[in-house]
Amino acid sequence: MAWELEADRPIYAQLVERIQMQIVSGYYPAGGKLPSVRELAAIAAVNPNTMQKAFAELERNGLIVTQRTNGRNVTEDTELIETVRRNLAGELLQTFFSKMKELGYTREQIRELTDKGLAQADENEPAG
Amino acid sequence: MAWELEADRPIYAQLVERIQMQIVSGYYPAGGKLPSVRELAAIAAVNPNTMQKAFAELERNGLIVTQRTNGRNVTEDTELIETVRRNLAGELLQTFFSKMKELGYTREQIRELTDKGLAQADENEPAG
DNA sequence: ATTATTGTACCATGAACATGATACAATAAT
DNA sequence: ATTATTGTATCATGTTCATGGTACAATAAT
Repeated sequence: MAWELEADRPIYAQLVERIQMQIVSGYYPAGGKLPSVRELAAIAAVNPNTMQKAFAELERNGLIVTQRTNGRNVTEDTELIETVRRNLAGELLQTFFSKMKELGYTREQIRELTDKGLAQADENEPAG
Repeated sequence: MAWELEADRPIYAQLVERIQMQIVSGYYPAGGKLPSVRELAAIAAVNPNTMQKAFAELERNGLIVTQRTNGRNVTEDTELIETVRRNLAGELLQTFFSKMKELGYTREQIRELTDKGLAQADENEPAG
């Protein structure tokens, strides 16, 4: 199934974020094999060149490792993965707070809204 | 002072978001006059053509009104502004939750992190 | 040995974006 | 009346991005 990609920013950047997300969330486990460039490009419905560019970027931050003629694997450095995961969560939190404050919401209002949002999630999946 | 713009997505889109933010947050009050295309382009340190493109988009959603030879004003429709504000906040909240869940965080963990984040804000500005 | 798969490197093309420059009509300011 | 300001339109140029196509070396699979 083709991945959902937004039109207002570079595809390769979105691929980087998505694959990164799949790695830190465990969809692609540490040390596990990744689909080939052509394969994943076909899955995502993008050009292999674009996927190649995304992979190249993911390699620079160490999340994936390349074996010249035998594909790519997720790094075995679980600590690195966990660090990236925490960093991403921290950025999400900071961005969320700062933008809400830009919108003029006070801390109390932010707390109300998040509580309400989490409560709604409880209604949908009460077992958690 | 030149605005901080990210390199990985269209400038005009960032201008739209920023001006939109300034309107709903009250920096540019309802009915108030906006800087001219050239003026605001100079402030943001972008090309007038780019700023013009941003304004054109803001006009399509009704937030600003154009007087052919007398500049632009923020809409006087405070209800529209408030609606946009709430929608933006709602999107921020949804995006935050869904991405945190993608990262593998449970509702309880999200609650912990947000509480901790809000508490830290309390330390920095305890009076609120 | 042969074949298939892998990452990788090009090149050409077209689209979107950003800038710089110029120009024009309408009208506010003088 | 004259000038300055406004939004707006247009053109050329350069960059980035995405696609499609082709090709090559290394090596895993057969």
